[in-house]
Amino acid sequence: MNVIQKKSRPRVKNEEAILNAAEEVFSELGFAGATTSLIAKRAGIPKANLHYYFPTKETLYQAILGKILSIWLHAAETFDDCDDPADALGRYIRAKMEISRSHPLGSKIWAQEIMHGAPHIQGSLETTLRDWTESRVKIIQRWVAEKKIDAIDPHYLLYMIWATTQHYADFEHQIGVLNEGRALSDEKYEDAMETVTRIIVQGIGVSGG
Amino acid sequence: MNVIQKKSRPRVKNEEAILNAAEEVFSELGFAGATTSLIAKRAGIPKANLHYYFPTKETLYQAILGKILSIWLHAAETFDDCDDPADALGRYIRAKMEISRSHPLGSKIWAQEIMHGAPHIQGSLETTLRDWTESRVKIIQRWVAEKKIDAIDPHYLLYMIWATTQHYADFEHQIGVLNEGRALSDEKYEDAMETVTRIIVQGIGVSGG
DNA sequence: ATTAAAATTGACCGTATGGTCAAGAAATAC
DNA sequence: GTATTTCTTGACCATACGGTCAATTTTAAT
Repeated sequence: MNVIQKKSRPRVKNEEAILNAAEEVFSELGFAGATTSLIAKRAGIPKANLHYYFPTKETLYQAILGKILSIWLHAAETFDDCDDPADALGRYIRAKMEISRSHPLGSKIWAQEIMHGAPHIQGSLETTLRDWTESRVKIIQRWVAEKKIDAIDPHYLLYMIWATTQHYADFEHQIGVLNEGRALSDEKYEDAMETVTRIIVQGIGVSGG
Repeated sequence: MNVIQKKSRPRVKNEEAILNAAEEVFSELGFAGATTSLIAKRAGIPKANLHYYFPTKETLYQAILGKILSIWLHAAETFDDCDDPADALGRYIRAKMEISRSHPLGSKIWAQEIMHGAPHIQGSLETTLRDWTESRVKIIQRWVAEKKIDAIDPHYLLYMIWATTQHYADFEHQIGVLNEGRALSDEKYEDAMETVTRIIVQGIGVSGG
């Protein structure tokens, strides 16, 4: 192991351990409730050592938000400028559902940040999110003009997709409670993905296929 | 004013002021981030006076959760055992959307509580939510059996309704950013309600109407 | 008017938190 | 081998928090 690094520079390894621990703790307790000493403990290092890599709790939180944003942007690319609405939406919904499955903690942190009024991601999010949304709104509007889907305001469709897909991450606990106390199996999760996709695609009256 | 109360017993008035302030602060900062002194300040009373009415922060938080639950249960009744799926779902979606509009703070607090693993509402939620959900699942399953809607697992439909309607409360801020920095007007909100209802009703293949 | 109960409030306390620091240990460079 | 940089860590500090308390005022009961 550690074949890539020639020498034992602990920076990469420690930063990763800290970021992983921080993602857990921030998602469980929120920004205010998270303590640097708990994060350090879960990362297996003393608190002072954590502050050597991340001077303040804010710095660490920003690093986490950055990681989450990059994942989110990667999924956003799957919504390409494709002729077929069913295809484009299907791919996008699946990508978002897979992120909810693989990175639920990040989704929760993001959701909390938005709920608190996005105090830590001022303009950066606003510009990025706004630009992305506007470009996708235009694509959907074109579909409407070409009568490929029903006449709807694209915003409400996007909100529905975001809300539904992220629900499987953010409300993981509640879904587990309603599933006999267990997390959804892979089979059930696949079912959920297909059902969500079908309802939305059929719901906006996609004609061609 | 104060025509009902014969004498000026400050209990009711103060508890109300405290609960309103607490709802604000808890939704903005989360349970851990909220401070009793900030809540007291917003309620216009000294901190020690707040602790006279609510001995601990936990007590106050529980009171808020109770208020939210009762509102939620009230809306839940609108999902009655009706023959017509479009009618029943339409009423339920509208009721939930109206709660998101009128009580966004409560929805945010609730969402955060779930995201953190529901540490403050152990079994009470689980039983109430589970019972309600099971009874509604059966209704939807009957619709499926009677071929009034497509064959779907009712859980995924319910999750979609919850996610979408609550998104308008929980992600209020983000929606505002994408709406030229302003909150949705009443007209747009009405549009959103209709669009959401239409996509879902059409999405599950409701036949009769 | 007197008594009892309800309500108010400034001052206070123990604890926990974010963050610092200095002293030293490891690792690298020369 | 020596100098230099990177890394580690226990001890420490100022601040802020949840909650208490006793003294006082206000209101209700008789």
